[in-house]
Amino acid sequence: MPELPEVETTCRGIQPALAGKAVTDVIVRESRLRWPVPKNLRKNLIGQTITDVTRRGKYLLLKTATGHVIIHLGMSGSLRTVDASTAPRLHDHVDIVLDSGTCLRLHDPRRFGAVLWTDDDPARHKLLVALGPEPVASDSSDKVFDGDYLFSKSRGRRRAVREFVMDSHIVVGIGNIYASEALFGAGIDPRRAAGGISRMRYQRLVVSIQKTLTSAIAAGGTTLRDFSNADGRPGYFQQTLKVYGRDGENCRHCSAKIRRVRQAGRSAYFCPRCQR
DNA sequence: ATTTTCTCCTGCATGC
DNA sequence: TGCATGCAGGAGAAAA
Repeated sequence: MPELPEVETTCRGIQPALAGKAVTDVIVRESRLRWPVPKNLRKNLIGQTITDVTRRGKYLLLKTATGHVIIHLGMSGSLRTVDASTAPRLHDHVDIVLDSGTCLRLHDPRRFGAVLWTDDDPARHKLLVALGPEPVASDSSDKVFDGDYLFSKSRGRRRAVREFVMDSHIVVGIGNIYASEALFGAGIDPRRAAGGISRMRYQRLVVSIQKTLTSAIAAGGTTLRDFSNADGRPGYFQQTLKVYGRDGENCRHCSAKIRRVRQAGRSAYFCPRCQR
């Protein structure tokens, strides 16, 4: 499942093959993704040169002179650059063919992903306009993400802290796996109300989130080569995870049994001794 | 206004 | 072996 590190890895991985190349064709084999692939995508994109490939949260943005393609990988999506003559596999839904002879191919079995087009500044797009700050700032102009920010945003909120940090309107890019991992790193019980957590503990949480994501991005970088082939989980997951998916196993820190609880329909994993 | 639930979908593990 | 069932999850939309 693409978490922020994988989206970042994808962004870096496809950038060299796309930047400066012109689009010669757009092939939509299956338009029923999360939202229908817009009918005008092909017309708008053909003939345009992709000038930049960037990321905002888990949204990938392909820039052209007349607009942007917005891509989200959902749960099961992956992007690969392949030779345009490569036969598509099952669930290869969209191709963006370039004048270099390669094509960007979206593979997405569960079809939770999206391919959209916007003429406007993508930052003003409905899906992006209300997004929270990036957890790991790429440059100093980004909105600030720190303990004070989370502390002030959380006042008066009763929802569980884990759901709070997974809300992309609070901060982008923290999925189910890294929410559990980061809370473990900060020693915070995922079930606690967001509004009841101290400023100091939020400062610890921010450090833990950044540490978790940064090392995952670094690990994503090391698996970059086979990432384009992989459509499952990358290798670094199993080795690095401290609590996620370890229900009933021993905590690596204190040996207590890791617990799993359902939260908003999803599983949260935590160590009842290390996390309070 | 905030929080919870529902929804989209396929693949895989489990159980009879 | 085959079928039904349940779970996994990002995040918007609808409901509460």
